[in-house]
Amino acid sequence: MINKVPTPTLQRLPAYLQLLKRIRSTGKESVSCNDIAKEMNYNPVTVRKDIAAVSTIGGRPKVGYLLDSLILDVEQYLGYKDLNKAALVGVGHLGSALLAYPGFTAYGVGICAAFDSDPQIIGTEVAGHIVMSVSEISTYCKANAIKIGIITVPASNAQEACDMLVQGGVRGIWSFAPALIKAPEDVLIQHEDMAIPLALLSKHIETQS
Amino acid sequence: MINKVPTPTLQRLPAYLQLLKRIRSTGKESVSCNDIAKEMNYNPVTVRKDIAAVSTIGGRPKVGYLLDSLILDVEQYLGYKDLNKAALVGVGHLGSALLAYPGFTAYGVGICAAFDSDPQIIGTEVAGHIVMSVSEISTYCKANAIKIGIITVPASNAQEACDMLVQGGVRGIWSFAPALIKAPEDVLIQHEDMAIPLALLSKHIETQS
DNA sequence: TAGATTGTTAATCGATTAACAATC
DNA sequence: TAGATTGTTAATCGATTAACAATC
Repeated sequence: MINKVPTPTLQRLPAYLQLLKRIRSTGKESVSCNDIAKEMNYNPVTVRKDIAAVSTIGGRPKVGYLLDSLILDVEQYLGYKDLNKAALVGVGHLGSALLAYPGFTAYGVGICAAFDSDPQIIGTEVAGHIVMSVSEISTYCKANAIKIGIITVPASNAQEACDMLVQGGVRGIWSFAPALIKAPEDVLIQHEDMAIPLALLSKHIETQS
Repeated sequence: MINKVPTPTLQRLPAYLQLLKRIRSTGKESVSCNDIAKEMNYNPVTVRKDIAAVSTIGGRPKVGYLLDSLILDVEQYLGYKDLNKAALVGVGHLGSALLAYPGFTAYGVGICAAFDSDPQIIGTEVAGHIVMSVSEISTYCKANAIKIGIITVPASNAQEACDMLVQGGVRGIWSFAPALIKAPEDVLIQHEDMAIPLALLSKHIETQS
């Protein structure tokens, strides 16, 4: 286990975890880094370094890494064991879809409140959550130790939503709004910019034809 | 204009574009890379290199870059001028949300067909699209020169959806399924892995407290 | 002219990859 | 033992940043 894990490694870990679980489901008990590398199109050394960064027990020559142990280590490292509470702001199409998605708890994040500014929507139930008014955001977040904010409002309201979440004490924000938002340095902003993958795809198609 | 633009640069371009448009909307006609850098928390040299990579006319000392011209260049480079046709597979919560989102055409991508495997859903109208059966994917894509596939099916069906899209001749795939999917090398797969930003957020929160 | 700004060349930094030793 | 595999050290590669020259 290494102190500072490089961001690229951290970003690959979720995909490793997924693969490891799939391999385990076939009944295997160990896996070599070469197998992982081949499956994911990575260099074997990259895989070995990545695993070395989070694994508590090393691999065994001729055998590889023990699946059970490795899976636990990765989950442990990614923080999938303890749940971070999240609040979602903006119950539109995308917000509703995220609220209805059951998979986030597997990633250590649980959405436990939803907010909107539309009186038509406030008070209605969406995927088991009664939508609250945005005016309650900061009070609610403080009272319930919410650590993550999810922003699914239009670009024009994104900064406002961010400000209220920050005031409520969240430490990280996952934003889907196509807007640059600003927060204090110690609040991490993860901007899900749909334009990026689409740009990469467009470029790829263009250069191929 | 440089031949091969580094991927990191390409990934920053959509954010530049957004900022440039916002600055233009305030009435300004030019912008310096220092302003951009300060606004986005980048190194000014990074900005200058990024812009040099896509700009057709250079900046002017003491003035900066002309906004109108620069915006056009970035849009041109990102391919926002000609529309790539896309087909979406999996009309669940997320799929419906994406279908209803009007913003993709601004990114040069237009969803023009939706497919699902559920007989209950096939034939219904979602956001203006009549949902077709997955069995029609490859025929439809070939006939309509669809170049991009969007996968919003459960993980267990992702590979199947991918295969049908590839058979239909798509050149790139944008997948939201939490699964590793495989395609021929010349088909670019953009995997939108929700687990990655969530992992980064969890890590950040953990290391702070 | 002086100063702001671009543009380029060189230095630095970090991640990936290659080479090889260690081990079961 | 031989061979597969891990683990580590060194080399490479590419992106970022620093230094500086050019220009209006």
